[in-house]
Amino acid sequence: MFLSQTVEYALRAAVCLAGQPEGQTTPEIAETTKVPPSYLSKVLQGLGRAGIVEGKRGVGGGFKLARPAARISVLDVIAAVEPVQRIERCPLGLAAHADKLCPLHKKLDDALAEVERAFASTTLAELVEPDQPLQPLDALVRKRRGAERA
Amino acid sequence: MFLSQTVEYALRAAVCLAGQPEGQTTPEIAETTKVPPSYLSKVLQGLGRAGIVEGKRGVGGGFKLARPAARISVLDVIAAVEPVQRIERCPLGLAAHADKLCPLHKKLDDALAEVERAFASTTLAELVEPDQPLQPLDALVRKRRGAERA
DNA sequence: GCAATTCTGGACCTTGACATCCACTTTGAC
DNA sequence: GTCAAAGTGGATGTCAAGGTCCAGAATTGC
Repeated sequence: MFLSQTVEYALRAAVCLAGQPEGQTTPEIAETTKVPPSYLSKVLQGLGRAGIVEGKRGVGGGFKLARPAARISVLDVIAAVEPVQRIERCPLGLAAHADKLCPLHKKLDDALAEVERAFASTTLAELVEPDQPLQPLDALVRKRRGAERA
Repeated sequence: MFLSQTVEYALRAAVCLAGQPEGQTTPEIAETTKVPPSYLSKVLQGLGRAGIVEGKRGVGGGFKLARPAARISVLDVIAAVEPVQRIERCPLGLAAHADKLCPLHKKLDDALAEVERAFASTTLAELVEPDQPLQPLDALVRKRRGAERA
């Protein structure tokens, strides 16, 4: 019961990126979030197509959020990798339930609606740990190198 | 995102049985709930082992609820076929999160807790449609036959 | 221009959920 | 006792999600 593994990975990566606006490479994010690097690559591609993150190729490239973390909700991230399916029609296809869900499916859909509401009203910015944002140890080093070059 | 197919099947079957205390055979329940008969058989076995339903073999056998529908919650049924996993430890295994979930997993677990609460407080009795309990057309016939024999 | 870096996208493999099938046991009716 | 009805449990099949791998394209530094 609940969120798929892929959604969990996508959320970890998104929060990880929210904690470091400069951006990070896929291996860095993978290290921080403990997500299989090669699979994370796929997940980030999905987030990219959905406009949640932006990838930049080549030396010094990597991923960063496409918008400020405060303007990306948890639901945005979830929907990007696995569209949320509300229950709109009776799964049994009963004629009697054409426009009105039976009590069971009404109840299930209510729960789904509540979760959706909670996730829509939470932004990535709220999920970054102030004292210890999710990032690898060498992130600061990398950041410093970038500053030196500039 | 959400409940597995198996859970959906189990709930349909449970509500179906709640609508007819006399009991029904697997093919009957399958017909009513549009669940593949052979798979429903497995699901019902699971519900049986969990003490939600009782199966009776032989001619005139079938399944019925092991307790009154008002004393079986939606959560009981879900937990019977797929134990609800609350998030207790940080999935990343971070030492810093040993006893306190990070904001992300706290948020996810909160949502899960809310859903769990909603499902725990809803009984099967509340989900039976008064005017049209989920049951096949020949259920009444079957019921009548039983009454005649008695 | 060349080499190193990093994302992109397609092909492929693996695993578990979903589903089917069948031999067996239990039960009730005659 | 025999037969048909009905659940039980194990073996097996199927398919999509999860995961790996690699060739190619873009970018940067020299």
